[in-house]
Amino acid sequence: MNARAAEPPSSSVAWDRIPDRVRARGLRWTPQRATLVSVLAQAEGHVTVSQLIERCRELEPDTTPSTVYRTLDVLETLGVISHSHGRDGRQILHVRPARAHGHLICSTCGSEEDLPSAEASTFLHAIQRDRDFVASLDHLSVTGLCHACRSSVASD
Amino acid sequence: MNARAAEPPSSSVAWDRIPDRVRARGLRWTPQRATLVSVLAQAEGHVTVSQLIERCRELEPDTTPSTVYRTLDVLETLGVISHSHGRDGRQILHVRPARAHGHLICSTCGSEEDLPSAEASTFLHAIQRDRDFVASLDHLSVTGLCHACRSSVASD
DNA sequence: CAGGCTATTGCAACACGTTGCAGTAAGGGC
DNA sequence: GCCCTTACTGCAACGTGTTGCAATAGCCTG
Repeated sequence: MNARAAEPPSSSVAWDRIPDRVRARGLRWTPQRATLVSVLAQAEGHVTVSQLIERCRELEPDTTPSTVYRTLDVLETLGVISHSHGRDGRQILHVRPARAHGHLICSTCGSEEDLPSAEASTFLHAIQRDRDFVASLDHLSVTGLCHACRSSVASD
Repeated sequence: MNARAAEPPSSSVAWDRIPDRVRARGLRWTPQRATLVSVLAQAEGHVTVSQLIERCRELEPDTTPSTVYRTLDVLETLGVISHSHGRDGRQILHVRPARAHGHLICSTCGSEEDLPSAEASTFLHAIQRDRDFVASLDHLSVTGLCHACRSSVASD
């Protein structure tokens, strides 16, 4: 994966302006990118890359994974999407996030819960102040034990 | 990757007692596991799995990746090691962590910095209190922009 | 110390993600 | 509308990590 120096994600995405924003960077607007963006425009919240590829293939059976990954890099650079990593390290894409948020991921059952901005902001600001490190909330995944799994471990 | 319900990592590892701890769980102590543990015993701090496999092969050329991954699962269950994920989702193993700690990972240059317990504990305790979710500091990776990369982005 | 149960191994196959390369095509300039 | 530059595509190959399966080998019991 490339390093993606993302712009801050906008709170809602103007999908129809993406072609121009791509071109404005000297990049090119291609049918493959149009397919992916049309799929993303219908997705809400969290998607995995394999789901995206699947849906792209419904529209365009020749869709190639590497092209999708490369286009996702471009879109992340534009701030249209962001990604974090699930407990197994796989990408979780955040599409058109209503609000930036992180994730709580249970290492036992794999369940995911959103972590709203408010609950992390003090922490992330302290890191910025003390360590001069600007953390990305969208990329933040906190791994641990959810309530349900903790109860069942305790009763073992 | 399997879910690994880890014991809290001990602050220092008694490597010579690992065989008995493994057997105490009804698991078996094998030459392959001995090789891996002897490699881990000489590792400090952070290692990647491919580094481990490489070093194991120096001692035992027949070392198989899947066996290493499976043994790492066992050792993580024992709390001997823990792991988090780098910016590309690859595993970062924490061997014999002197103190539990998280990581700050720069999404642009890939540099890593330790995040001491003290700076995250308020945050993690709040999550536990408010959401009944017991977070694992060792697994916490905060992605963002380090000081150096932020400066260079700003000057673009 | 022989026998049996079963955890473990090694292999092959798979899924995810990245990268190098040769050919294609977007889109700006004329 | 044509040409030219070069971004992009598709492919193949690779690295990381997981999983199913048959064969092997710990370790417990008698």
